[in-house]
Amino acid sequence: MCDPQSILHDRVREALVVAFGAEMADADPMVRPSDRADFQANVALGLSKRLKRPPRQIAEALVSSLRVEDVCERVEVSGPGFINLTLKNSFLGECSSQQLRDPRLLVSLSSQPETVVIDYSAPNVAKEMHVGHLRSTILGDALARILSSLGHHVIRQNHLGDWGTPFGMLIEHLVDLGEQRASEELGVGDLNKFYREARAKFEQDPSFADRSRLRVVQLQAGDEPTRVLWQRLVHESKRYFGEIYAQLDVSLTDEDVCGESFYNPMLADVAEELEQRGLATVDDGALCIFVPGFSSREGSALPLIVRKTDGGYGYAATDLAAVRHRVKTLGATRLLYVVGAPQRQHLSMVFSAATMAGWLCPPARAEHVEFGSVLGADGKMFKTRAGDTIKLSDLIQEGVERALAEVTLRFPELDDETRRRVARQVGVGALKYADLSNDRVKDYVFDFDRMLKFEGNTGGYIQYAHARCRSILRHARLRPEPGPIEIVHPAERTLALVSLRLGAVIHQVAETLQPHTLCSYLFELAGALSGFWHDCPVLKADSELVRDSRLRLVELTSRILDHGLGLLGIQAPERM
RNA sequence: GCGCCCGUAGCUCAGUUGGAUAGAGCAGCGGCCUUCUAAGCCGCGGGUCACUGGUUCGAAUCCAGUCGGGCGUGCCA
Repeated sequence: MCDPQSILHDRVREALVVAFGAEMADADPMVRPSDRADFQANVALGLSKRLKRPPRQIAEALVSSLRVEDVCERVEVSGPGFINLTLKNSFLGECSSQQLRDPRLLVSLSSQPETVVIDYSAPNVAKEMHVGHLRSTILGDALARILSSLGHHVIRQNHLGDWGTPFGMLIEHLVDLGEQRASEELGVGDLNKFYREARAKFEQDPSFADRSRLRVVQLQAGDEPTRVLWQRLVHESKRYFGEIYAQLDVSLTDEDVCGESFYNPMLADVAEELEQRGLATVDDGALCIFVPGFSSREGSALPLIVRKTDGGYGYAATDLAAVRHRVKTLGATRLLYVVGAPQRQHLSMVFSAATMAGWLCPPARAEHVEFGSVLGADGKMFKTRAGDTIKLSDLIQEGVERALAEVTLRFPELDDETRRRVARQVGVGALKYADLSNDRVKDYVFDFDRMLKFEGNTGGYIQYAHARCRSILRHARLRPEPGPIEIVHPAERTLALVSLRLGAVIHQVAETLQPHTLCSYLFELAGALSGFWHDCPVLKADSELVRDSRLRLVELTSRILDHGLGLLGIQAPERM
């Protein structure tokens, strides 16, 4: 392994021990990329109080104990006590060569692989997927790819909304339409129409409402004909969601579906266990858990309602059952919930309750991977002019169509099939990248024009950088033999330095669960590449030695871009 | 009322977990295509990091309060 930052980290720590004793081994050397040098170590400033010496003096003592002659060209103390570190070109070149030779691009596997359950997407049966599902689906899928790339055992869980009171009316509507008609309607993906019709009848026709309520009872009682009808609804919806996932290059399959109904048989047991432990008590007829620290509008304690007054189980029961199942049966130690920010309080209560019940205890822990809303250009929730939610399938279609227009304009000579394929990769990539490149905690403004412009921090810009690399490698005809990368030009330095940060960035994302850091990184890499194109001719380089070295750098960069986009669930076209 | 999240250039967003002079992209102005892809590159202008105080060598970042926006706040999921 030859990642300069971690090597310098280790060297500075060794110097700390030599200069100030073994008790300094726990201090973070704070080696960071710098604009004054390649890296800077900031540890001396923080140690000033602990060592009761001026930071500048500490830095100087540290530097005199620092053994980096083999890797650094220059080491200097600067300002109040920063240690600026500049790498030797030869060492940097050697690191880059190693990165190129390594199939993992110097991204180490996690030192503590664990089983991670990621709960994401979670659309509702017989309901259209909308922009809210977009964020959960795209974020969750990227995190799943990133964590499994580091060697974690990732279990995807699509917590489908396939149970609850609306299914009474949905089944009755299915009966009214006849299975044939219903299948057609659901099959073409017009789920909103189906749901709306059912809802309208439920509200206007009292006899239909009665039938619906009866149907819910039958469904919950396990009535076989009812169950068959319900299965029909679930099946058709799953087929439709599968099509959307395929269009989006989302890795979810039917195997990952574990809907609310799955936990149905466990709910009574969950309630009983909670009651036996004295955690849940009956209040106003409902079985409640009172988690300390939560209060209602009136100031009284806020309950987590496990079982409603009518005997039915609420979603808190399902969520608790899911925590128990994921820890005990699936063996997960990290539970991720890629769910919108408004669910924060609910999930926080569920996690606390599960902890109190003993179902969630170290090393197992749960994290709410919360995200903000998607807004329209007006800064309000992203909706159609009529105020309806926007169908995900329409969004994908428009993205691909807009991309196709661009690609057609740019490459009239490409054959139809290639053009359509590239347009799909670019359109879907733009959609996903726009979502992933924003800090998930904040709301973000959805804007087709901006995300498809391919200027700035967009998917298209990254894909374009990759395609240019591939183009040059194609033109080179002969692949360069494996060999050294010689760093001579400043633009090569920059490119190599950014390239070598890949591992640190991916591990950081695995920790913070913020994929936008990876996007920023790829954008920076693409920017470094631009500088390199500008200053460093590759195929027309002065010598064969330089040409081959630069070709290797181009190949390395293209692989990082491809891998990085891949981790985000975005394809990298060979040409565009 | 209470709780949580957010507030950075005209617009959309970063800011490596407290480090040096706060950065990109759009939009505006000015340069670059007989040169490996101009979907690109270079330069210029643009800031009281919502506000006030505090913590310390050092704050956009941490703490308290104020103002603004959003969300949540017992039987929908």
